[in-house]
Amino acid sequence: MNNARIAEVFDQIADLLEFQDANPFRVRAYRNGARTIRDYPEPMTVVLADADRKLTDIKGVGKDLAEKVAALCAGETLPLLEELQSQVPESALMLMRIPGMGPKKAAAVFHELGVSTLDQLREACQAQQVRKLKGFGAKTEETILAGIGLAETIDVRMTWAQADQFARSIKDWMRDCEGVEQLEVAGSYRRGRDTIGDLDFLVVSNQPQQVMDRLAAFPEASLIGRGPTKISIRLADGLQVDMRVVPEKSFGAALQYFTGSKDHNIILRGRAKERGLKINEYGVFRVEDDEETFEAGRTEEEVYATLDLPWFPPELREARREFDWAAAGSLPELIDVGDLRADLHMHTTETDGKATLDEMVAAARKRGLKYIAITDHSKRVTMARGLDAQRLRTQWKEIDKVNDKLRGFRVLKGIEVDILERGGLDLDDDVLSESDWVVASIHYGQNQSRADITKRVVDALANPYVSAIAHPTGRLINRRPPYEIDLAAVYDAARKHHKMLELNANPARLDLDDVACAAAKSRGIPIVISSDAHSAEGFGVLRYGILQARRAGLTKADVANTRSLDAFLKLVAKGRG
DNA sequence: GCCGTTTTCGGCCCGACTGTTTTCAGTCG
Repeated sequence: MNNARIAEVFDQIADLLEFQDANPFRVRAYRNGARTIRDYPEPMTVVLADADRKLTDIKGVGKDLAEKVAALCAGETLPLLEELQSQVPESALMLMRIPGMGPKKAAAVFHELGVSTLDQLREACQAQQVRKLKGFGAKTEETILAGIGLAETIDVRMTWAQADQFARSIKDWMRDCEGVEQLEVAGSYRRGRDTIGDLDFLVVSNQPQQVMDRLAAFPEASLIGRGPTKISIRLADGLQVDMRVVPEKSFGAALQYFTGSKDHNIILRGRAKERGLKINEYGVFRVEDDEETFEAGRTEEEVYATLDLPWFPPELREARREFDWAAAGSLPELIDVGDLRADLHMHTTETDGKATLDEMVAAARKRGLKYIAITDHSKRVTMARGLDAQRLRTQWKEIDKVNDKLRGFRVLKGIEVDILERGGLDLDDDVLSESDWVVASIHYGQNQSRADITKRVVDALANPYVSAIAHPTGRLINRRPPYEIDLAAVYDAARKHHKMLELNANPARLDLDDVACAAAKSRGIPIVISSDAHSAEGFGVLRYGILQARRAGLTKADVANTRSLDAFLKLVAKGRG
């Protein structure tokens, strides 16, 4: 039972409790616990096995949740979960995914109409049964009918890079609008999450109607709702866009509020209360005898300062460790894309890349990088025409020639060697020993058992010539889940052999993800942020990797490819023993 | 269900918008 599965169980309990209209704070306790455990850098089983530590020392895990974690880790079932499941069918939870349907309305159709699936609800709406219920009407019935289709498909969150395209086109669209004094994208986009559910725009203007008219006219968008200061639309492909218009003196408070995360904000408001303050999207107010006086709101710095807090980079606002860091005065100075001096995973036309060695070198130099590693595929990856020993050595001779001509730039002789299904590497040690840099990765046998996949990777890390594991979980966002792998065992092996782990910057990969990177960092394992570029433009993805690294709290020092070539090669040499 | 330099009970962030209502509950972020 790993942390992710425990978190899933707690989220499921929260869903079921919510459907039953349980105490909302109890629901939150389960969600909080789920999030805390999902983000926790060590497996719960490790904490349980340690006699000196208690689960209840983890903030958000009390006596009750601790017992449930222990039960789950012991392979037991939870009586509470079984009881809830016997009362609420799994399919009924889908009802709450319809926009506008919360726990109250879902429970009403379930109990009073016996509706427990989306299909049954569609029929009930078409038979005009729903509008007869108390609190429902014809309009609600229409909204539900329109929303059922969304509930069936809305599960997909787009990658940050995809959302970025929409954010840019909306920014362009709004640029011509008079009355827009300032415009920012807030929400999970600003926090740099790997996936984005909707876009939140914040505008400073004293002509809110005009601004909202402009957004409402966005091509092929439909209106979800609109009030005096807030508008929501849905773009043709389903993405929801919210916009809020605030006066200038509230801009910082509103930006802070709409950037979130929700959990970060809840903690903030709790702190405000302790100080006799109130925070909302309009500012920070001192509350005395029912009188509210404006204290701050123009900038985010101002808002945080009223709570004796530093400004937090948006990527850290996840209610993970940022408040502890602030209290200790040890907020990390996050890595920036300009800190990268190298890119250590890329392909050329020798295998499945679209650019030649020379073109990749030129593109890397243009970007300001100081060194790169060419890591084409090895022979097992037949689809990409992977390299055998002979072709690899030929490529390395070419690289020698290129290096002879270059000043102030170096190309490392590398390879992305496949970790074979049966274990072991796709090229022999005598070839690998002639390289400067080897990344190993899994392409085949992704459906193997957790034990098998973990062993393949751990064994690869033990090979003296392997310096790093590339895309260590193999996930492709919205297309393929991560393979079953015991990352804790991978961290142990990496630390033991002085190896590195990759954060693959491809926006659909981004593995190790933010949580895993933070866990690796806490064990002192250097991270390599790599583009996995297959073209000259491929280096552009590095910024997505940087966003995840920042979310993990990584500094320049935590990332190996921020180092000078000499320092980097020393790190590689350490792993080669 | 969690938490505590206002501790073991009584809190738990806060406001906009919609639809069904005549003053507000439910939902959302």
